[in-house]
Amino acid sequence: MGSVKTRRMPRAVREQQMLDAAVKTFGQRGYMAASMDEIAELAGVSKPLVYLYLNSKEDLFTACIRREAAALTEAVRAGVRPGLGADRQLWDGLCAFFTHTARNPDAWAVLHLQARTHPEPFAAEVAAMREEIVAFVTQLIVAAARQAHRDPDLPEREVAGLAEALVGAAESLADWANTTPGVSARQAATTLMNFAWAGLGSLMEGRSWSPPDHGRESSAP
Amino acid sequence: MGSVKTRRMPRAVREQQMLDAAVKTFGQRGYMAASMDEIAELAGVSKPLVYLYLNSKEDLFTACIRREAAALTEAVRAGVRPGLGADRQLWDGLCAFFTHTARNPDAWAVLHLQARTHPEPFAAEVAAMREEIVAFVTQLIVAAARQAHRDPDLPEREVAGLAEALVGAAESLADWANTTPGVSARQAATTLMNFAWAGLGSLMEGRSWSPPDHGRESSAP
Amino acid sequence: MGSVKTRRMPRAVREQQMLDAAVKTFGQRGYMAASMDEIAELAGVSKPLVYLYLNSKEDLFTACIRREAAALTEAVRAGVRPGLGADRQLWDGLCAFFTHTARNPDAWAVLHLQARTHPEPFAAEVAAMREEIVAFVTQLIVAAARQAHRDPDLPEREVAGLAEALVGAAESLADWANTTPGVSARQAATTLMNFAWAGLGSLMEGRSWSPPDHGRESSAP
Amino acid sequence: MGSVKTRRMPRAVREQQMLDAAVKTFGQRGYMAASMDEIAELAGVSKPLVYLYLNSKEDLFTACIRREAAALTEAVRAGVRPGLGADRQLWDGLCAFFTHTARNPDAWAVLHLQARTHPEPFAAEVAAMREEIVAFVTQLIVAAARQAHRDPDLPEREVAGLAEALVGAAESLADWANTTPGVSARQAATTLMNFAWAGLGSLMEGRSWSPPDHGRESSAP
DNA sequence: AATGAATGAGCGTTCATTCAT
DNA sequence: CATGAATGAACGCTCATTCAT
Repeated sequence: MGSVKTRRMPRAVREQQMLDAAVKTFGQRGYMAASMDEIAELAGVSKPLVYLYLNSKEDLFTACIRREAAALTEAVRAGVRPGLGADRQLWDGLCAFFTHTARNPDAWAVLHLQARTHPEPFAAEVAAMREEIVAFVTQLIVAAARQAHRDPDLPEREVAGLAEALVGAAESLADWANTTPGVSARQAATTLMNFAWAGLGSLMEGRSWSPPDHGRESSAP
Repeated sequence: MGSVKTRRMPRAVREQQMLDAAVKTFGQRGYMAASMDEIAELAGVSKPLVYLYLNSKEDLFTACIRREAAALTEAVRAGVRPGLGADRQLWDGLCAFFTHTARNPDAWAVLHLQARTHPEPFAAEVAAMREEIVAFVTQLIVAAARQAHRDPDLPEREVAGLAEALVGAAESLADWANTTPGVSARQAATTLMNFAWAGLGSLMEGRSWSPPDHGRESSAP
Repeated sequence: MGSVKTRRMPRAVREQQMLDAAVKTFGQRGYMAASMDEIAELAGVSKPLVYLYLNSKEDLFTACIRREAAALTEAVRAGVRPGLGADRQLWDGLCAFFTHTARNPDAWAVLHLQARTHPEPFAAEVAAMREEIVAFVTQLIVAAARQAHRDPDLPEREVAGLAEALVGAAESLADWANTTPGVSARQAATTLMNFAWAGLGSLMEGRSWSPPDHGRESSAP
Repeated sequence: MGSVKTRRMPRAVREQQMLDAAVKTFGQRGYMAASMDEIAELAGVSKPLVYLYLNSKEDLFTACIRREAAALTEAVRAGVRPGLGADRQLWDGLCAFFTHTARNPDAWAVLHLQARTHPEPFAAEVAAMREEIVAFVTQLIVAAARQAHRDPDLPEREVAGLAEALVGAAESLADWANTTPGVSARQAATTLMNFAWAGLGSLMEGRSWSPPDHGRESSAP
């Protein structure tokens, strides 16, 4: 499919072709199960050329992670307009996120599934991206707390946990939306906003849920 | 550790040793990167014995998934007392969940990370467990809605999305709690309850977040 | 099938059961492809018992060859009555041979196919049997020559070649009769007698076929 | 022998080297006992190259069978000149056959011994060749019958049995000639012609050997 | 700019064989 | 008399990687 043998292409183009093939293969097979043969064939080049341009399998996978992480964060960043309110920014970011992951399922599989299974050199790459997103969300939460005329006296770790939960829910919903047919990016974003925003809001108004210490019974929500 | 060469053990015991070693190795290396040699050595037996008792690498991994999935669901089930309120059940379940994942990080890695990267024979195994948990959470949400004297007129898909988001947040917090030093299971559970319970509550009271259609501005939480 | 677990049998019986299973397995799978596990299971005993009674796979195979070679030669010997004429003796021997190979196809496969593919320790065993049969046939040919009032001035090597050809034709016809449905032992024997006897006869009357030396044309038979 | 490490050969050449080594190894060890390591080493290449060119052990063996079967049938075909009489054609074919098997003993072992011990994928290959030869011989027999001004009223199965016997005798004599020192191809062919031709001739003149039904005595040849 | 030819190292799997009971 | 438990050694096959052109 599309394997029209067009030789003698400039290096930058060839590299992108290789990365495309690699992302597809890594995303579907996983890092270990993907073979350089398959990637080279899918890219329409010979194996030595892959090694000439991207030094090793490890470097190739790292390049995939970097490219796709940049593309994802860029997509989210481009979807958010800075002037608007915190909830609107969060909504826009989530829409961009779900749209991008839906359009690039292999890339999302690389970032979310495959890269995390091999901690040594790869998880650090994707962790950087994730932390960037978590920081962005954290800042939104803090901004929302300010917007609610409340001192952001939420302890830092608590905010970190909330952001982690929010991002985790988003990741899980991305998989869910990709797997379940007929779930659009907007629907996924709506679900998450409904789930999270009120909780965050009441949290900021001081109405936090308290754990039942020593066998106390808790009330309904 | 404890690799005293104690020969001639009954089969059932040896099998558990092998599964222990396999869970550890699979959880840390991933399915493909884990070698049967390493597993056998860690189990303190020779490779042929592993093949004699657990027919193949695939079967071994499946056995790991099954055992750990059963252990996790059993731990959650044992932590929940049926008579109590929905929020208390959810809290207890989350505590049990975070406690179990914290005590069995390799098992959690197998279930959450490794099993999902090889869809063909394994994802189905873990998907069954996940659906069981999602169903449990869904039932809690519906129960909470009833408890709030509200007709559970939430559309089915909406509830499914909420449960997915909740479980995803829990999974993500489990990783976070395992990685971040000093975060206890109770703290993770508290964070998630804070994050989710109010949101669910306001949702049930009809105050749902509405997406900004065509450029409408939304309000602060 | 027939695996009624009858423990504690006398050694001689067990050995025969093992040899039965071994002949069947070796005959169908070949020496290398047959596994001791399969043989032990088919014999209804545990593997160590096989090693206790028949020391190794090699010895087991040798024992199979010996038993079946003896059975075959005994069957042929029993079919031949010494007082009769040479052609009748040959006919009776062939009938006995084809009958035995048809009734014991696995044994025949062991002797004719499997044992010959591994020259080092096994071919010698079966070669002994074969030479015994070739000698018997040779003696018949010589007797027939005497019976025809001819001096057996056939050179020794020529007689050896004839016997070899006759035995080879018989072996090939045994396979053919086993494979082709509806070919009885008598039919195979008749075919071979028709094929060979007249040739031998005219040979002894001095009418031998002469090779076309240096481009000479030969006549029709 | 000749194991000068000459690297970088074109694929076609390497493939023939590999097939040479494989035929030798398979012919001497048998299919199961031959190891790919040994074949690769004998071919002077590394194992992966063998797998790159000839996909598997099974395919390699099949390729050996095909090449050697084609070579053998071609040698026989090339030795027979169509215009001559049936006996001359048979003689020429036998000479070519015995010459080829004597010059390529390993190839003959592959075809005659090794390929027949593993029926599932291999026997069909060699059976095709054998049937081709049997058909050729059958046609010669029928032609000879016509040449003798006799209606070929031999029943079809009878002719098939005769051809089978003739081919079997030839195969056996090939082994015998290969094993016994000082037996030339012409001598083997002469022996077989003497053995078979007169028998066929008298058969066609209606003088067929009749089996002794119910204890009748038979006469000398 | 690009490739055909080639390999060292390792993995999943199997098997004949033994030990302790 | 008989076996459950266990292994050293090897085999078929694959893969990331390089060299020579």
